[in-house]
Amino acid sequence: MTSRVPSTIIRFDDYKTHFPYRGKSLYTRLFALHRENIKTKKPAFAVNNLEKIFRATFKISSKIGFHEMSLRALCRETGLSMGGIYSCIESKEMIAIMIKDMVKMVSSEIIYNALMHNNKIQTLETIVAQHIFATELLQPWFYFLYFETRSLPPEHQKDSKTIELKITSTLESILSEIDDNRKNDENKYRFIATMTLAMVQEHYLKNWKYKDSSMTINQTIDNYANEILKLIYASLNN
Amino acid sequence: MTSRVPSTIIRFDDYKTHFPYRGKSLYTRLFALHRENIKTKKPAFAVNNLEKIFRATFKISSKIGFHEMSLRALCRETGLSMGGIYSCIESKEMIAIMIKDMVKMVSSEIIYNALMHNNKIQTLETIVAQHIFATELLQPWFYFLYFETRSLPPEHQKDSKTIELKITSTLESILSEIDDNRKNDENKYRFIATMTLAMVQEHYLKNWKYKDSSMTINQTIDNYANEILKLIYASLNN
DNA sequence: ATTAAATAAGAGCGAGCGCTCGTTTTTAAT
DNA sequence: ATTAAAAACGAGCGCTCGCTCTTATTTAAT
Repeated sequence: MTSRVPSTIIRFDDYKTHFPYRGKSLYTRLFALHRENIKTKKPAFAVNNLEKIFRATFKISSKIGFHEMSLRALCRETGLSMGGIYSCIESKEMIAIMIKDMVKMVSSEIIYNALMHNNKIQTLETIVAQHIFATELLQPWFYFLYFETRSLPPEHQKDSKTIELKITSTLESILSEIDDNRKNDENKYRFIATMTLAMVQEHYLKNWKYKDSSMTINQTIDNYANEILKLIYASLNN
Repeated sequence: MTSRVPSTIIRFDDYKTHFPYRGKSLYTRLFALHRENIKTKKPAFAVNNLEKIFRATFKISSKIGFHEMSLRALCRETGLSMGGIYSCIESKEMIAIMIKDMVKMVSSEIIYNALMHNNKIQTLETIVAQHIFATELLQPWFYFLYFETRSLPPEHQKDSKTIELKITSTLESILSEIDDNRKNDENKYRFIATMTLAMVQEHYLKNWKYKDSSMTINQTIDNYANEILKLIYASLNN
């Protein structure tokens, strides 16, 4: 495998239009997953308020942290009252758990679908590119989970770490399958897999860098995915 | 510049023995920097208690976050009373600011010293390797600042971001100086500089991976620095 | 042994927290 | 227009928070 060029199977715009976790339908899914713990009966009301609650949670807690976000501030930001909020959620803590579960669902789906490909190169490139795309489309969700994992109850913390481990271990085994460079060993594959995830995370954690055009000259998200894939191939070839 | 091999100027063990921010002397420096705001007059008492306070802060807030750490929990962990703690610090908030200032000092020193080298390759490798070494030796400090920057007062938040920006912009300009690959442009140098920092951060943020020998087979810290430098050179050469 | 200064202790303060619950308002089927 | 169910309201509860302040103890110079 000499100096491979990424084939960039999927482009961001295509992925975006077919992405099922957007706008109202995202919160409809969220309601469906937790309806038994939500007092509000009518979906239309619940979905609408869940959207308000989660948007506000992301807005406030990205600045000051989830724990520092008071429910009074959440009332102010959503325009709802205490009672209104508590008829759509079980507890403050549950907001964080719901976010974790959504991130887990999206990540698992990407890996599951990518593994359907017969071509392993395509699997690799799909996992990397789609992860970057999904974390862009759901940036507040992924960002939140990264910074707030520690404020989850222990079993959910563990679950959150498992998401990350699943991605790197999948990447690691695919890298070992597609590589034929005799100089590389399992250490190398693990290293590259770990660095790949770190680079994906860089993008959604330091979001401000990539939104601010003075920081990045002409960096599209397709470009970002492509550069990471090039880095992976360059590293395999030493 | 074809397929350069990192010269690994400094090794971790050497760096460690000459590192001036260790053990008691670290807290002696901390006291010297803030003595005017510390009520405790005698250095011996203050230094001793500062060590207890910061060790406890790292222990507690790495698990649950700084804001969630109550001063009562800090009393329990340090073995000091409320009064004992408040005669060594100005306020809870000031603990976080002191940590930021210490990280800033160490980071600046590394860059300043590295730029003394005439050989730019050596400057690059010194910045990367020494950053990895310093963040290993002061892991709780760097980890804390990454996760708690948002809970700092605005001006100190800004200051914290400046530390990161200073590192990447220095790396970026050195990369452009040492590279002679005509295919590369300023975008590429910025990308590599950014990814380099992301990979350094990976190491001190996911510390548990590298302490747990089942996760990393035979990965020393010298090794880690070397692999990152190899990745940088591989990426420059496409 | 005396004494004055420094340090440590921890009860107490007011503010603010997550959450509940009695009540009012809105919704929509009749 | 009526009515009952659902949704929204927000004052208030019990509690914990960061921090202060008085008191007790330790230190060390005489």
